[in-house]
Amino acid sequence: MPATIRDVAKRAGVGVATVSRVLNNSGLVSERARQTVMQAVAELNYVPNPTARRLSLGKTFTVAVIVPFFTRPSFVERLRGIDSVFADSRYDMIVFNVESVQKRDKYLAEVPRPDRADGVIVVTLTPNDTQAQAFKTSGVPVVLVDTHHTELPSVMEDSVLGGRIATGHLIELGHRKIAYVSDVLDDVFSATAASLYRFKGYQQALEVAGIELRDDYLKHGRHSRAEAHRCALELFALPDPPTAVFAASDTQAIGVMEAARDAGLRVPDDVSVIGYDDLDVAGYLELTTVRQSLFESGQRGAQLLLNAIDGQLIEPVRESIPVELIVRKSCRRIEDAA
Amino acid sequence: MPATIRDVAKRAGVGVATVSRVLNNSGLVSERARQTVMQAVAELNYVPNPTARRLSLGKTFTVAVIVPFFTRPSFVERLRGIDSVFADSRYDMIVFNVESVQKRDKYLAEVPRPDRADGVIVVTLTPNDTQAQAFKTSGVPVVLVDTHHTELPSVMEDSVLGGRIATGHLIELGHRKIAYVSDVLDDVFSATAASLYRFKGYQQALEVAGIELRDDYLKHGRHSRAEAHRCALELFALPDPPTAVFAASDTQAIGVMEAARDAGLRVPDDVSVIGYDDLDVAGYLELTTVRQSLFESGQRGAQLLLNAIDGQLIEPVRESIPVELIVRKSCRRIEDAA
DNA sequence: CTGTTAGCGCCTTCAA
DNA sequence: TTGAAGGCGCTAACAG
Repeated sequence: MPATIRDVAKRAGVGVATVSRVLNNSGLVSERARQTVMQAVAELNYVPNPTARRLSLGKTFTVAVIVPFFTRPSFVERLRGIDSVFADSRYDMIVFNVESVQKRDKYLAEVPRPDRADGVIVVTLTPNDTQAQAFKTSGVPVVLVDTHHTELPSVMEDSVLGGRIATGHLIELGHRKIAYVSDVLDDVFSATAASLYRFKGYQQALEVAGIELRDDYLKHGRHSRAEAHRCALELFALPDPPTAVFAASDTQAIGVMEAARDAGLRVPDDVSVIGYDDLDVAGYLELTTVRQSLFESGQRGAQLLLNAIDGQLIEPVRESIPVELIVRKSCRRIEDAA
Repeated sequence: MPATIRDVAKRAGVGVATVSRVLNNSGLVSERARQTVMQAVAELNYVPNPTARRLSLGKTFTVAVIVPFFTRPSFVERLRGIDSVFADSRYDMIVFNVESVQKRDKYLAEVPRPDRADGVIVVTLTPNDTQAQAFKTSGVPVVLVDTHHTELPSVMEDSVLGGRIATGHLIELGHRKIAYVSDVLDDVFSATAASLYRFKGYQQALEVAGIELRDDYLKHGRHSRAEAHRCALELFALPDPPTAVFAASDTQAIGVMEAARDAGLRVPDDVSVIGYDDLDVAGYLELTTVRQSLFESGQRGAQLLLNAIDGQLIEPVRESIPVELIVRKSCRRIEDAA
């Protein structure tokens, strides 16, 4: 239905090549020709057919983003960062939402093809070596966000540091019985690299302070308020319960606070809680947390990808985004009860 | 780099048409030919070039979703519903995130073109008559979600009913001084149809109960916790402050509760608060609210669009999704203080 | 049943 | 400077 380049050429009384040249600013065109063409373009309200361009140019002008549970606040914020970069580029962004292992493997295998996308961003999901290898031979650049692989470029918040900061804060406040509630660390989804790193930070902080790691203070469940709630309830029922809980995300921290309430414990008087992400509600809840630059990390990943598409780099650079402690009122100093 | 249909044809010792036929299950093909082709396809790991198919077929196999602030929880949930339908279809979904009036008009004008998308879903944004007309002549089906226009098919939760239910609940509890905090109702964004409908419901409920509408009980601001917080503070500072507040969304309700806290008011003892959406946190906050079937509404809109693409209907059907009152603890019965 | 061929709309040599 | 023509990879007549 829309006009084609031929219609424009005819109307302007020139060849299609000339039309193409003025539209793409390629080749030399006489001012007169340019005028006539622009005129015809305007009159016909002509816009080049994107599909035809793609086929002719051998590019898709599309980037793919593969992301698990794009429903979670933290992923949405990263997506927004990614989108902010592509929205002003000539690339369309198409999002592949992964909610099952099948979908994950399907997308990871089928999406990175030169005729499907010019580049792909994989969020949170950690590819295995075979997949990583396939990416490299596919010919389409892949950038990892919120996860990492030695063979691929990636950008990731410094979760080890974040875990250390959160735990360290609790220790400084005098806590020595500190529990950690997080996602399952060895899940089949390979979507918990960050939780694992935060756990490392937790371990490090404990070790530096000479505090022994206690298995009964480690609880894992699927990522949700409800599961964290369950984990925390178990913690509070322990004969020697923790005085503080570090949750791997704000969503989980809310579950922990809920459990505290159910157990008749006040936060922070009876138990301190620290989260991770600094979601919008965290402010209202007065939750102390670790803020990640979610938006920026997405943005940075997208820029890296754009560079790679332009042939800049294919090296597996690894970028780190800083984190920041946000102190509010969910943690309290305690006397050394040792 | 990937193999083409010609490579497959050559390897299988047949013509390209035959390959196309077996791949698309079109036309008759001998069992023997089919076998050989499948074999070659497997060996070459052949996948048809999507761009070439699109050009040849004159379809984009793409649907566009134009949505404002896809960062808001309620939009994300709707998107998930939409995605759930398209993920299992042969359509790629591309999301256009609108965060400015310019972007809104740009997308609304440029996206609904037959060579860009086979269908488009517009979420929340209300097109004006000119735009609606353009949609109809564009040749690409458009479905509205969470908004409405007489010329276009749409699916929308029954917000008038929701507003009536929320307000009615408060009235039943004995409240007569009920304020309404919402988005700006006449914003340039045309993204607040729902808030307006909820307001209508609010008015109706008041009228039925013989309660006079008070202008000083109506506060509007941009959609955010902070703005709602500001609005509520003004409300609580009134000489004759309301005993209950109906917020147009949970996010805004949280702002109201925050303001109550800052003003030294307890919820629900000193003031009742009711929200809208039933976000995940609402449970933790014990916020009474109106639940919308966000996911379902997105899903339904996507199905409608799929039907339209298949040439089913172009009529401006208007579908309504039910809403439900979720009673928790943020509202309390009061004695008639009249 | 099957191969050949003409487009789909655009970009880009190649001559002129 | 410019137009004609080939080609991107695939589908769909059209002949056989």
